[in-house]
Amino acid sequence: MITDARALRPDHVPQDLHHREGEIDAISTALEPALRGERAENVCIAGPSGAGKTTLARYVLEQLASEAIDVATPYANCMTTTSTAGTLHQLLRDANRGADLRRQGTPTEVYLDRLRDLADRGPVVVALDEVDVLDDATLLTALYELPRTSMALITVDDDAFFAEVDQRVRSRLGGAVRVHLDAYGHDELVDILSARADVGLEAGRVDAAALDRIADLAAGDARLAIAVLRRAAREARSAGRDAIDAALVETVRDRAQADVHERQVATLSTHQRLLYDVIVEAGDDGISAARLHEIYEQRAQSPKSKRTRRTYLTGLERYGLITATGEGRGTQYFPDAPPPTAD
DNA sequence: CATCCACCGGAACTTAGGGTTC
DNA sequence: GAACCCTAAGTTCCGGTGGATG
Repeated sequence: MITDARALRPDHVPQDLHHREGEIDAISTALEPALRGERAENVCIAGPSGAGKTTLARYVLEQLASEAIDVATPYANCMTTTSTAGTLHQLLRDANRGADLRRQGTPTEVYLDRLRDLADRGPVVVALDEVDVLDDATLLTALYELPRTSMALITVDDDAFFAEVDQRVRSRLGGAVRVHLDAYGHDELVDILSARADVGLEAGRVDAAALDRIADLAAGDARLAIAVLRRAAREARSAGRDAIDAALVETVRDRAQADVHERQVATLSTHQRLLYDVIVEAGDDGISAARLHEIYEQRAQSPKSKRTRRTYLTGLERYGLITATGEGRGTQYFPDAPPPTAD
């Protein structure tokens, strides 16, 4: 059934990226100076989740790195470590220049020096995923001031992002080449899925109706679509079935949705998890801030301060795990798409 | 309708855990 | 090994806001 499991993984970057030819072109052109050893232009990729922003960025940067040996293209996701130092750490690890640096306590300047050394060898294009959650946008100014270094910024809403950063950052990065991705259409998703199936599965194991059904329920979100295909393939394998059909897709859709969710929940700290669980238990009716704090205090052995909880809660909101509505005392917390089944 | 105060979130500060230097 | 760096994470303090309450 499964011939190449990598092709079904959510972070897989395929050999060919379908339906993004125009965008690939625009970004490649902006990065072209790097091929001549010069500083590339800055790029900003925007679009809804599941539109393939990260995949597109990685694809183009890999292509660039393969065309020019001396170009470095380190990647960091600002969501996993929102601090300046944490982001720099990720970048250096990715460039294989940070193995000896501690994760905690390294001065920012040390990281920047390393990047400067990297830029001595050749142009650097730094990819910053989910830049909007960065604690301190002055990191962007610092990166901008490095020689031969440019940035590929990835965010959901570029206008909101540039409106929020301070004047200095805006004047330096406002001129970045902007690329907007729309959510994939139904037929585009079917294409993407069948391309993944061609690489990852034995020939003829998925019928057209199944792909059609997956594309329907993913509603433009490629990440979810691939998660469903992956679940279906694993289910078919373990059940000893030789094909994936629409009915099988139906049976795994909830679990696939939970998979996507689970990836986020797994990254939560103990106390974040505690708060999240209380909100999930409250269900679709939501829970008031007062009640949430009350239950949390009962359960936590050594409860964090209210201020810290609020920081955790905004984190949960950012991950798309909960939604907060209302202001002040009227604040209510709701779980987002709670996992319908556990397996 | 006026007042209250629970709540959010910015800023400054504290604590903890590490490294470096002499 | 003492004095001095660094950053992350959490806490304290506080101002603004708008539902709750009488």
